Amino acid sequence: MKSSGMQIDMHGEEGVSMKRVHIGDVAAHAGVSPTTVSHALSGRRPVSEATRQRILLAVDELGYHPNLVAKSLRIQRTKSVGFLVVDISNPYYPAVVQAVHDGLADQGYVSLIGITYGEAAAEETVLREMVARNVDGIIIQPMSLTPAEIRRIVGPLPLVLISDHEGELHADRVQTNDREGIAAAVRHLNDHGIREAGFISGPEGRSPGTLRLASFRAAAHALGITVAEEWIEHVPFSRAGGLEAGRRLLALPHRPRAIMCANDIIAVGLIDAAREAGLSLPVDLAVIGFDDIDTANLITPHLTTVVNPAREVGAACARALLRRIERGPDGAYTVEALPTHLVRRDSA
Amino acid sequence: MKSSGMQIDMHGEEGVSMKRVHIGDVAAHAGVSPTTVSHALSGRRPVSEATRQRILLAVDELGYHPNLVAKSLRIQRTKSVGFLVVDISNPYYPAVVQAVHDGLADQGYVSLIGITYGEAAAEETVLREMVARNVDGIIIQPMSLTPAEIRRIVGPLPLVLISDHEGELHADRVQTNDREGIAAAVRHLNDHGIREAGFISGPEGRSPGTLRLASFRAAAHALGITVAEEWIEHVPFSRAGGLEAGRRLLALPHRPRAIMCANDIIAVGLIDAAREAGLSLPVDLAVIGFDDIDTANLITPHLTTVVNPAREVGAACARALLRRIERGPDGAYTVEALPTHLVRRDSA
DNA sequence: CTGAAAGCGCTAACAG
DNA sequence: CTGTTAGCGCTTTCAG
Repeated sequence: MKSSGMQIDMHGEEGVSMKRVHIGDVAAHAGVSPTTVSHALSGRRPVSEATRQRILLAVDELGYHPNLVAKSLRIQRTKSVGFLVVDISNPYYPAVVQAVHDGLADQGYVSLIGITYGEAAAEETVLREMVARNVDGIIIQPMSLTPAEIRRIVGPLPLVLISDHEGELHADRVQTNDREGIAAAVRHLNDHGIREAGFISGPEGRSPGTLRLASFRAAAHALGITVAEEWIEHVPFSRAGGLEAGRRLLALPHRPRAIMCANDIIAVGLIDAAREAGLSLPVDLAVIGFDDIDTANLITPHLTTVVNPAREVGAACARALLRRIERGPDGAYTVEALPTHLVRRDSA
Repeated sequence: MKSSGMQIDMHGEEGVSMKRVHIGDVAAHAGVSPTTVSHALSGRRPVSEATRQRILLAVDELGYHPNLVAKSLRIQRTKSVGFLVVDISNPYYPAVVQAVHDGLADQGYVSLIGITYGEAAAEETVLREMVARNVDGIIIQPMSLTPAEIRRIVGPLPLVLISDHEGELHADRVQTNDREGIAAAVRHLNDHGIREAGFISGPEGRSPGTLRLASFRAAAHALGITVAEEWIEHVPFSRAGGLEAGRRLLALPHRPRAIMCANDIIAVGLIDAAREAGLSLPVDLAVIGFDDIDTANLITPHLTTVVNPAREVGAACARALLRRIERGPDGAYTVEALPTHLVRRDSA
């Protein structure tokens, strides 16, 4: 694994066996002090053009790249952010991740990714991990922890919550106006003469499913659509969860004409169950999802669903976090609400 | 934003406004030296049970969490790894990401994620970024850079390549035996009496598409199946790419009876094109994908495809990287090859 | 325009 | 069993 047999240090290609070069090496090579190298590179203090050139040359010859860990310790900023995602196997999230990543990478930030699976314990340990690593900010969609608990863990750190808010904010927020999309969905059902509808929600507790269910109930109530208690299910946000709930619901002696799901993945499971039961959609059963994942228009029947603007959510999170990092902890917390809307396809 | 009005430092709940507590604070509080605190916490040197208890208490009371940046600078390890993913919007990758993340998080590593979009410039800058941040290792699926170029950039760092190898290894590798899955796919076509087949590959160059195309050609040749040059397309790994290539292929005066695609996303685009052209699958056209993304069995017709074991790939990468981190740079490079196989569904 | 020295928060010799 | 000291690699006073 040796390359060329040059006799002394710091020559030739930067090979596998070379030691990492430090600012002191560059300084020595250019015949100046580390201080001057630092300033030549940062531009935070004037340096004579001649020495600047010598330094740049040395940097190049030696292949110097500053050690960001040392820099971070010194300047007390890491140019990194923690992004806690619930479940990356749900196609909704990668879209958010990508948008967050792109928005942050532009500004030189790197993303530390944590997966929480919506569990309180994981949320807490990952948050602490991020804090311990001195990230400059954190983005999280809380599924178990309350905003207050999260704020207590992260201290004064810039924090963006992907979450609807009830009561105190505790952090900047990005949220989607799920209610309007769901109201449109219920109106759509009503327009088709459907008077009885069920809902498959996510796990009980503080998941977005709970709020979506509430919105659904309210919209149905407003239109006089019946939502029997036995038509409500709580399952994990997974295809398996949707299948399981779907089986139960469809086996009911009196089952609803339509079922809305708290997300598309659950809806896919429900469609599996409908197929098992030999039902044909949307005639025997109308199904509406939530999120509009990329594949929603690939499945059969094409899924009627509420568009949850993943990329916009991610971009808004990135913007909000950068703003907070720049402005410091003292300004008032902001809330950005993104619209949702129904897209009519073939399942309802 | 102030909470309770306690008169002096380090009391009460750890609130938003509290300064971060350092090892020295704990030491003072417990009446010992920082060294002892460090050792009490790490266990790397015996500490009397009495002082240990006092320290633990102090840690608890003050809410001490060590500053990992400072620790990293000192011990020269960050317990972080860089994971460079090509395109997280392709559902194949999140599955890999998740497996990598889980395999690494278990051992206390955090993942810095970079998205390269397969571009050489992005690959290089992200790699340098990771190196500058002193990650303990890097996992990358190279799309533009050669293994040698990557090795030159990362120096002696533990490195795992998701990539088939031709010639020198330059790093530990995880690869999939695409050839066997593709051979099975071609046999499947042959069994159905198909004698003419095309292939939609990824971008020209060093993408996995190129190797898959070569395997396809070889397998077809072995069975006497015709693969005309005009039936070969190179497009981006996207649904749009598949659609575009599909339109061209299906508009040909003499088009093939079957088309295999370098990945499932392209196949989805091809199916879009087939639908546009009013063809019914698999009778008028047989389509085979590659990857078996989660949604492959959701689309209509259910996609016949080659299973690319995303989770196993991710898990293998994590294992290989951890092994290399532990064993140091000197052992021989390893190659782990994972099998692929055909799953027959409805599109071919 | 440039350098010396201090210090970010931690760990690990080296002493006792 | 415990403490003192040095130093990871960088930036930034402070002093020329």
